[in-house]
Amino acid sequence: MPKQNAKNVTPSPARRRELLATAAEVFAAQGYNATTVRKIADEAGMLAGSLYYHFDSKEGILDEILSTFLDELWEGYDTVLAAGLGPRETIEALVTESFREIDRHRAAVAIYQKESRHLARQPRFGYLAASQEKFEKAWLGTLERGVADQVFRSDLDIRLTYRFVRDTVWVAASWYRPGGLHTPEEIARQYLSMVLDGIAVRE
Amino acid sequence: MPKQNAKNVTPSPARRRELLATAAEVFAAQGYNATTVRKIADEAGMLAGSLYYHFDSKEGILDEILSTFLDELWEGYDTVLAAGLGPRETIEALVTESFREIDRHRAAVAIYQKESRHLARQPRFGYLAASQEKFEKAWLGTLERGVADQVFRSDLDIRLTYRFVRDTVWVAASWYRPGGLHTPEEIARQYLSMVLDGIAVRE
Amino acid sequence: MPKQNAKNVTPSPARRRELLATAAEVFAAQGYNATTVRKIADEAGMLAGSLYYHFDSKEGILDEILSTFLDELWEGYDTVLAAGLGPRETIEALVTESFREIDRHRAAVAIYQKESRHLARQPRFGYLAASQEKFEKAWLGTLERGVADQVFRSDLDIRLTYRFVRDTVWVAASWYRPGGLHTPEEIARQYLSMVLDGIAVRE
Amino acid sequence: MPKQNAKNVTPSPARRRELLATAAEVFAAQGYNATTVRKIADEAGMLAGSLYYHFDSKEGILDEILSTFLDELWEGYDTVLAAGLGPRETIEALVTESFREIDRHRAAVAIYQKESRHLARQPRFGYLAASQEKFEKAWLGTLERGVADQVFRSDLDIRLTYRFVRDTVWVAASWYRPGGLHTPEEIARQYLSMVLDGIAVRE
DNA sequence: TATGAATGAGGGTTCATTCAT
DNA sequence: CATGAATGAACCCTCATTCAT
Repeated sequence: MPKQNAKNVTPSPARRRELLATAAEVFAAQGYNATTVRKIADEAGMLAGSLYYHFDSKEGILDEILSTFLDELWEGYDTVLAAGLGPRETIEALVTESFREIDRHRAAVAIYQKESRHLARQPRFGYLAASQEKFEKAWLGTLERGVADQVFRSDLDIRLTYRFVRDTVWVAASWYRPGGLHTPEEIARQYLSMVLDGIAVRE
Repeated sequence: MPKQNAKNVTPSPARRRELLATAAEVFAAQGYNATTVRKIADEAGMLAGSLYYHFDSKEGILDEILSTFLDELWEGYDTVLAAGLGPRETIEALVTESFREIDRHRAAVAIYQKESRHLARQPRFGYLAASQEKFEKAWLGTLERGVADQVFRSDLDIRLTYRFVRDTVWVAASWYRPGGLHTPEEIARQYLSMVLDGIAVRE
Repeated sequence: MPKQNAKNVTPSPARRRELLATAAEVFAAQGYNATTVRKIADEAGMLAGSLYYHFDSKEGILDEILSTFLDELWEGYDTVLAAGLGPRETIEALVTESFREIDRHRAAVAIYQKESRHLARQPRFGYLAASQEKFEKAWLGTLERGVADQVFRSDLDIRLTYRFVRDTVWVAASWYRPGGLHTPEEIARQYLSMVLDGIAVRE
Repeated sequence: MPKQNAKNVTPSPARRRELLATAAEVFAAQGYNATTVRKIADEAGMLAGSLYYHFDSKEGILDEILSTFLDELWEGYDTVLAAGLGPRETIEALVTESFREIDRHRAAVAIYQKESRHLARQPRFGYLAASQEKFEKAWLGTLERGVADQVFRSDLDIRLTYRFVRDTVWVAASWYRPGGLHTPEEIARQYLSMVLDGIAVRE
């Protein structure tokens, strides 16, 4: 029986994931800067120094949390975007996928919301800016296609609409609690209903 | 004879306001925790220690920024709420007023968005939680009234709708730049159009 | 009466020099790595954090100690080298100048001896390597000139001789105590006598 | 039956010697304090913790390196001193022996040069001070005997001469590379020629 | 023998804050 | 009003060391 993991690629990824989840939770609750490395360690039942056996630095932890989340997000998004759906269906699928990601990575999303803007300035987090751009291209493109196809209204400023939809979806991470009343899909359904048809009663 | 001995009742409220504006700008750009008192002082052309002639503490500066903003916000809101408008008109007025506040207090709003949640836990910032509650009561009440009056759709989860509208409006502070293409009123109009009627083309 | 120092070029260079002298003394006694910043502060009668008002970092302190020393050393050396003396007189002048520098910068020289080798690898301390090279050129050149002029023996490996003379001089910093029995000039005289004429009695 | 329970009496002295050599090399290159136990382990192809199977502590490693070196050094020196040679011949033999030791224990000598002064203060390394004293007695005594016998010059400060000769020899460890152009014996010959007869041409 | 994971003391550094001038 | 200098607590991180496996 051959040894697996001949090289110590990453020793015990399970423990690593646990610690990342713990850290993400604390970062999300208190903010990255306000979180001490000791607080994370406390929460994980170890001493502050012990974290450095698993990670390079506090920033490294943050990095791994965010990049892991973005990787998974884009996996989902890319699948949707490659499916060749119409603009409305694409928006629906993207929104639904987004709420699913919020469900799975609530803490990471909350951190992303709060910190990505000023983080993106640092070279290490350059991928945040890159992702942001790709994100914009995907959503904005779909909206434009929808306007061209006369599926979406043409009397609205499209960039405003983009920001509106984008923010609407992601801010949800700030109040969403997994295991609550609504499934991600149910929330997506209601959000889409509001965004697409409005909250006013039709005459 | 005006009182003189009370601490930090500076004879020059103008300079004070300048400093607060500077601080707010930096807090908004970098986050409260990531902002050093020295950075603020630099921006104001003085040394860190000198700030303490004007203010008690860094937290005191934050406090004054947020409470000033909230005071002005509620002045506007209270006027709207006291006007006896119908639910739809009330929502329209609140949204418009909100964008006006974002226009005037962009930095304060951005800070509020990022920091209010964990700040509200501290006694000193108890008024944030109080304001939040009052805020919710005003919006939620209006929405409920609208559903009862059959002005707003009844098939939506009303708390979800509340969050949706609330977030939609305030997140704008994260990208809004005063003096841009759109006036606050124009942005309000478009936002209201989306929220009320949706972005999909009606058949 | 005009203000002096319109800009804060370097606030209070006197205090700075004091602190540098204190730090140099501790570095020399305990080694750079074994010296804690707290120890330096203790010696200076302040708290560790206070040092950072005057200096960027521990490494910055070391840097300033070494570069200040080397600057002054080269001032002296360059004067000697520009004087157009014969090889023997040049060697005599360089050795004398060296002992004078040891007298004035004993701590810095001791630090230099112990740390320069591994420090020179870091970019920040690249000037150490540069100085080393210039140093070698000056001494080796003078020795070669002396051999050509038949002032120095030609039967010796000249690089070995260079190292011999160089080390002979500088190691003195490890035991030299200013204010001891011998003046730098007297030590220089004896060293030169040994190096030039040897310790054996002539027949 | 060999003793077994004594701590760290490893059954494989070969491995032990290897590890000591590795450690000595790193200590010499980076300085004792700047060397981490992990760096040594890396170099030896093991993990930091594993070193503690072989040694008590980092200090223990250093101790063993230095004491082993000194033991061997004194074996050689004692032989020379017991041979009943004249002062000049004794100096010649000691210098030659010293260069042989540098050849065999270059790293240990380099460490000794850099660290012995502040190490000697600790009780554990008391033998460094003792050795130093014995060393001084041997050299200084020989020099004095030489002056009395009119073999060495009497117009020089004898302690200065001692330091001069001592340092001259040992600093060589800082640049000596085994397997270079010169054998230890050849270097000794040239050094002796310089020290005894000087580098100046005789008239 | 060696590893993986953790400990805990301490080190360099930052920063809000103070205060005499 | 503002500066220069210092305080002191806290923070991130390092590293020698331990120990169960």
